[in-house]
Amino acid sequence: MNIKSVRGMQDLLPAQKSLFRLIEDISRDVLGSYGYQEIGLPQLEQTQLFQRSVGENTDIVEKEMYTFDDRNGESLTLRPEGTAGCVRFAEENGLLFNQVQRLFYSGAMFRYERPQKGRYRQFEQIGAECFGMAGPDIDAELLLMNARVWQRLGLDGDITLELNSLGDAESRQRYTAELVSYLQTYAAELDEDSRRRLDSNPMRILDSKVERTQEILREAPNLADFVDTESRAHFDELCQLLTDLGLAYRINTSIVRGLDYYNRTVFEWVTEALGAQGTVCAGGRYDGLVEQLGGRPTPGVGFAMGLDRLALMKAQQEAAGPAAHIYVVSQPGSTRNAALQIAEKLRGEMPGYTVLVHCGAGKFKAQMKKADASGAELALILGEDEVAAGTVSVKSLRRDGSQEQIQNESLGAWCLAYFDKEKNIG
RNA sequence: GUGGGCGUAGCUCAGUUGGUAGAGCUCCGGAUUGUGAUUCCGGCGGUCGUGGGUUCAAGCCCCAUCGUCCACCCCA
Repeated sequence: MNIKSVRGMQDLLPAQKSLFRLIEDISRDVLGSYGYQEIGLPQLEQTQLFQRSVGENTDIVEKEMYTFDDRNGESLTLRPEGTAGCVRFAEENGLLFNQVQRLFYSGAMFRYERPQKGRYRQFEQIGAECFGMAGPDIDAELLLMNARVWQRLGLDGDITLELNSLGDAESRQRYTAELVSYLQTYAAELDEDSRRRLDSNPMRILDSKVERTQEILREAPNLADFVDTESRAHFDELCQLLTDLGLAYRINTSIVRGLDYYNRTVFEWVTEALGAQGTVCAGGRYDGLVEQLGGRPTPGVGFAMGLDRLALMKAQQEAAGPAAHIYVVSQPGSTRNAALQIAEKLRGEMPGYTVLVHCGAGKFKAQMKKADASGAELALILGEDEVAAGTVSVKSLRRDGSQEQIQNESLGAWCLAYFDKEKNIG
């Protein structure tokens, strides 16, 4: 076949898909336990929504959006992130007036970037947004919730929290002006990217990895000195809360986030395990965004976690587990029929267990080999003798290789008892 | 968008100074009857990413293109 998948789009094999499922299930469970409610957001929005929220001069809007005109000539964009759409959703559905909301959503985002490990043009996120709460307590709760997800996933040892505060819009403006005037005196020595950003997005220069640029930045004005006193207090209180609650963090003043709507608290959960794409979850506060999009002033905080990257971490940690519990071996053409019937009956009696019936040709030897490879605990053998006697031969593949004949009627109960015993041993 | 590495059986890879391809694993079959994970034997399986070019001859050289990986960039 000469038709291939589109660049940057991923095919998920069963082993990968099951990791995504695991991460989603755990996240839903944890977020639910904090009172977050799931909503469904469209993948397509008006282009304006992102231009006005994410920021005209950000890379996302400038060169990474999948934007096109529909048949009516309206400019639409496949969402490159979730927050803007969620704000639009909340406002449009009347969820913001005099209310407090804890919402979450999951699904695909699209950005036209150069694909790399942990970076795809279509990627899966779970995002959460809180509206109507201005204090640091909700910030802390959000981070605690993240930490609980990592812990449930068994990834908490490899993910660390980095925190910063951007201050309010005004302090940001003052700081940006100072930063630009300082850097302008060194303009000739800056790398090309940084020079370009002097006009477009000066704060991002702080993130530069170019050595000379970093040297120049060492003497540059410090964002923390410009943060207004209220924001300062907000941040101090958040840090105190996290300390009291036992959540470890590192303050990293170079975290500025690439989207324009952030203010005050910003954070990233990062890992060393994935190379250059080390941010596994990130977010922050965006108290001005709702108003900016035309709503009443409403504070907001949120985050997005990248499922693709978490799945990558999880995949490195362990190979996919066994698929089947029971494998049914039978004679094609003679006892296959009985095998299918017994499997049906078992699935009714043993919800949650996987019963795999060997289909197609194959001698008993070959079928037993498949049974072993399937990871099943038990092989059920249905030959002509068993069918004639109304029994099934049950062989334990993992424990001792013992085998016994069980009456059809008591098979379900026998298997359940077997797995119960297994659980107690293991 | 920029720079670099890679692209040979389903998978992991080898392939010497250019002479039209090999190993391990997997899969299938066999080593006495209806029974797996060890061992032994045999077998299936490749337009050497794709398209051009150089050459008597290219998996090996050149160009282009696509994909992938790494870094930059960006970000989840």
